[in-house]
Amino acid sequence: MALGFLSGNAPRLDGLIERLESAEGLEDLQILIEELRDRYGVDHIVYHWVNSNGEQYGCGTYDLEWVNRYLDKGYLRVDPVVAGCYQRFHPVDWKRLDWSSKAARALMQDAIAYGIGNQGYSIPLRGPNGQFALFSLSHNCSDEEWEDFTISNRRDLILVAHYFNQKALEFEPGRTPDPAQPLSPREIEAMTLLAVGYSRAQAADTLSISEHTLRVYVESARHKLGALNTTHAVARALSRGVIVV
Amino acid sequence: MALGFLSGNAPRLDGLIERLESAEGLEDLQILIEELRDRYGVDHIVYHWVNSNGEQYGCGTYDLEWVNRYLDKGYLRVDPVVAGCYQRFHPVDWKRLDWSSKAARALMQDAIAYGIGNQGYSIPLRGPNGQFALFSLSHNCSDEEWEDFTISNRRDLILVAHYFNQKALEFEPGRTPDPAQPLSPREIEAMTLLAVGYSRAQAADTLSISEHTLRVYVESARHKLGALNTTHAVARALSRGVIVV
DNA sequence: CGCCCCCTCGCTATTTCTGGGGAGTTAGAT
DNA sequence: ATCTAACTCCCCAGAAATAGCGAGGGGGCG
Repeated sequence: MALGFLSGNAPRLDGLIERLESAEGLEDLQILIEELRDRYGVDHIVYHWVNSNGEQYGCGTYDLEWVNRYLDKGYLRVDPVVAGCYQRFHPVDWKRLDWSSKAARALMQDAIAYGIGNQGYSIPLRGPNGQFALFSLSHNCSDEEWEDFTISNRRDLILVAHYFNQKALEFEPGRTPDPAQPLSPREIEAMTLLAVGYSRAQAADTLSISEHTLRVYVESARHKLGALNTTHAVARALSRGVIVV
Repeated sequence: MALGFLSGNAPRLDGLIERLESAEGLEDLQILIEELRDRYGVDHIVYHWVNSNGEQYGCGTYDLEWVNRYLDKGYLRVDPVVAGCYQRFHPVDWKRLDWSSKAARALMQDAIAYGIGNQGYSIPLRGPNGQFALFSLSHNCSDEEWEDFTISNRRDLILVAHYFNQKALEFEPGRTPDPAQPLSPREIEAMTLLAVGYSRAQAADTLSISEHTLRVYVESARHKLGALNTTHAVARALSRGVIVV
């Protein structure tokens, strides 16, 4: 119940971050997150990868019962923490989010009933290919105590969250970007124009070439990217960072 | 030429981060970035918001001449730093990127000629709605010195980069396009299927709905995203992180 | 209760894209 | 010196996407 570290008394995290850097699996992260919770003296710390399609990846100190309830009830789509962090870059205190909707208030009541705590602080994390994750701390205490705690520890928390996400990305399979055949400059130009909404005719005009020539580029790029159609090719080019929009 | 701070001798950045937090405009960031460069004793530090359309937003210590040359020559589309960071979450040493293409090597030669330095370290930054930025340091020194420098300062750099991006997002709210009308679940499913190469008919079949209904979703998503056609809509949805492929 | 958004379906006409075919020049690489 | 790869141009027919008009049921919120 007592926050271990208030202002001017922040724990040294050096050793912990080093161990975080050398973690080799989700189990290590689980151990570290529990240790981190104890060091900070908060009720819960959770890292979770947020996927629109429900599958979860992460670790933390919430009861499994609560996690399952959260998923079953579809709270992910309602949670102001998720929605708010999705629109933000900087960490945010849960109090500052929009709890006005009925579903959100129901979620909060439910969470408190399950011992999550009345206070919370979440750090949004974003990786390549639209990856999105949250690193959250929650606790039961007064507003003043919580503010004191978050203000004095936010920088360390940003760093810890960053390293957690780095490890999660590292452990997650299927993120291996296949060695893509490089696109030629013209192909890149063509794909970029299509990605910003130009039709083939407009793109050809912009590049001062015939539409047929443009088409050759697009087709060539499509084959190089192993794409089934133009839209697919643009999507692949974007997520591989071949083009930037 | 001499790196001010090698291992075990990192500068204290507390005061600087506090001033960063209270910065009120790009001018303040420019002053801070120059001070940061001097504290670290590196040749250059640059923060820049990356988008394809040439307009740039950011601050740093590069010569204006080099910045203009970079833009004129279209180096943005060739730069392995940009491409590499786009696919990564963690900071990266420029040496570890793929410089095999001719255009990339030409860029590197050119950069060295313009005094950028032979070493570099970049931190990818991602905000809401697919915002993407880089925080980079460059210097002229040996591989060993640079590795020593980056290893001992990487955590501070991650934090500083984070705060720079936070401020940039704060100063340029208009950059984050439209309060992003959220797509409905079905719209997201439809767009995702198109992004992975399905035709309308296939996507409709996959979702077990009529092709017409699918078309309604796509049109609706297109309007919400302010896109000119399906390809454009998929590109926007991807770069804003609305869908993930 | 009314409003708005989400989900579902139908029809028609026009424009655009896709996927085959072939062909010439230039520049860089083997 | 040869060869590959990039760049440029052309025709055609079928498939797909776009734009416009509709309709009705369900759920949440004020």
